[in-house]
Amino acid sequence: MTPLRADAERNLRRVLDAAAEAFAEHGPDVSVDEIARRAGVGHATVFRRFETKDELIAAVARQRIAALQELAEEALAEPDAGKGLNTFFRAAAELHASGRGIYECLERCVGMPEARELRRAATELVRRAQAAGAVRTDVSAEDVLALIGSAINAGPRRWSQHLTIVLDGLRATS
Amino acid sequence: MTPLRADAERNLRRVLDAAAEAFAEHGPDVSVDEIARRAGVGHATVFRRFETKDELIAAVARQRIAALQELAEEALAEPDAGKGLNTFFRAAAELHASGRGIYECLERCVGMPEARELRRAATELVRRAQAAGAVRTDVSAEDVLALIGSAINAGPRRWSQHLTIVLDGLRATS
DNA sequence: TACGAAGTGGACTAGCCAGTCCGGTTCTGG
DNA sequence: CCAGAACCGGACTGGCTAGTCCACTTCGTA
Repeated sequence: MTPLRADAERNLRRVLDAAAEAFAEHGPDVSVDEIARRAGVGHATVFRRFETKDELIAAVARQRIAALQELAEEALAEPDAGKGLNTFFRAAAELHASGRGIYECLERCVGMPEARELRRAATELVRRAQAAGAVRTDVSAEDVLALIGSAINAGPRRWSQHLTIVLDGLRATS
Repeated sequence: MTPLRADAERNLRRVLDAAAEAFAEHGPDVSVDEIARRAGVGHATVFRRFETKDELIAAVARQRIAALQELAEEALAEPDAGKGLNTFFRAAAELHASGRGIYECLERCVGMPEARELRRAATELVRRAQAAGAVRTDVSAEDVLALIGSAINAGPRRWSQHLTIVLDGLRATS
């Protein structure tokens, strides 16, 4: 694939930025027209770079997944597993809070290899926290991820407290 | 308003049942055509009883709210406040698990007087549990409701455990 | 049973959205 | 600076959905 022309490159960036912003605000159901409008571009231009709207959603989701993957790697490098788990999810929550619509985009991309890779890393993070005694062992890693994921879904200035509470619940051995 | 003719009454029931079922399965975005098809009725018949689709959604939501309200009243009658809270949310979760699409319908109806009344009852339930020492007091009732609400959103055979964990977290005083 | 009111549903409208096409514009390499 | 390839976006298509209309059917009553 030959490199894009300078103007095409510029427009591609604008489209991706506009899409990320629009999806964050309104979820994956915003119209392509709205995204093109924000990007200052005709909507045909969007479809030239992305064959379908789903591919655009996937592209935006991939950006977010890459960021999360990096955070997960960092957390895995942390020697204290409990601390690593906490750090990762707090950072993820901060990303999440900056526009919850992206989450719905991610949900549509659970099958992507990148997403599965991220899931693998997150699962490992939980497994290590359990081995270190920071998380009760009578729940599956999947359950832990689901629980934390939903705590993170709280309002913009609530997720921190909610996360704390859920992590407390996960530490308890009732 | 004069009473409905027998056939109209029958069709109204069918429409409401079909709508509740369809909304539960697919959320409030299922088409009116699909609902009419399930009810074995032309879609114009739906619009004769409900001026807009939103009114149909509201009608279904009201049924669910009424059921929850009844559960809340029962829980408020329970002398042990912590137990009442637990019982109410377990029952609510069971309702919820039988079709999560209804939840999205409820979200669109938070402004309805019935919904506010239910919210009032649920808030009181939390307040009493806090007064009885069953729930930590450093979180608002609204936070508690949001937290439990998201725990309930877990998969069909997970919510029970998730609810337990969140309630553990809410009991802890970290 | 017969008649009018109430009810019905297929066909229609209007608006929105993803995706396509093509005549005109802009970039880039020689 | 010029030729032509790459790119652009307004206009178009087709499909889907909420909501309307009206010729026909069904129900309740006297």
